[in-house]
Order: sequence, then structure tokens, then C-alpha cells
Amino acid sequence: MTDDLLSFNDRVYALVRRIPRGKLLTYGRIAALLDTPRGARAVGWAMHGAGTSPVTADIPWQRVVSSAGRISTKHHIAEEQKRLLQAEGVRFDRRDPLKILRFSAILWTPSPLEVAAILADSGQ
DNA sequence: CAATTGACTTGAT
DNA sequence: TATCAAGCCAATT
Repeated sequence: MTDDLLSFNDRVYALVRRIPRGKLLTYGRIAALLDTPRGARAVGWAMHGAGTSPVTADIPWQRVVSSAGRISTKHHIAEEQKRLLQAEGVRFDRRDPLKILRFSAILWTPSPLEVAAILADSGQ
């Protein structure tokens, strides 16, 4: 497998790039898909730097949310994330502005085979 | 090489 | 239902 050479962060980015428009993934699920079940914080660390460099500029970072089905970024970043998600059809709770509605229904659930293919592609 | 950091998660209270 | 603390992991200092 070519993904052996990819850093953990790069594998996170490779996966996030393939989240379909209007679908979501959580930090913890991303970690699990990368065979690091308890690595949710590491995914958070990776996402924190997303969008700041040329290589991460194109990833749909807004599609990564917390396991509680809510935006976990802060301040103006959270505002932008919400705006981007609403633009692709994701709806929010009026009572709780950062809470995503129909969360479980729009979670992306790629098969292990699909994940493997994605990582293989990114490794080339 | 040890300590620190962070866009997390979960179980206990 | 809402808090809180402890555990966990990779990258950075």
C-alpha cells in the first residue's frame, strides 16, 4: 500500500476531500476509518490546520463535525462553517444554532474498501 | 526526548 | 438533560 508513507494528517485530508456534498463525518469516525479508534483529537488537530496551506486549501473542512452532531469550531470560524453547510442543504436547530438537524441521516458511511481505495489514490 | 497543544469522545455524577 | 474529568493521539516546541 502506498499510503504507508502518508502522514496521519495527510490521510485525514485525503478522506475529508471525498466527503460528498451535503454529507458529514465526525472526528471520531474519521479516526476509526483510519484504524485509530481513539484518535479523534488527532483528527481535530489535523483539521485545525486545514485550509491554511496550499495542499489543504481545497478540502471541504466544513463537513467535519462533532459526534454530538454539532459544529465544534468557535467564533467566526463556526459562523463560516454553518454558512457553508447551509449552502449545501444542511439544516440547523433554531433553538440551538450550532446543532445539526437530521444528523444521523446525513452521515457519510464509506465502506472499508472505499476508504482503502481513497487512501491508495492519494498515495500516488 | 519530554512537555504541550487541540476544531474530540465517553462514561460517571 | 447538563457538566466534568480523564483518556487518547499526532504534531509541534
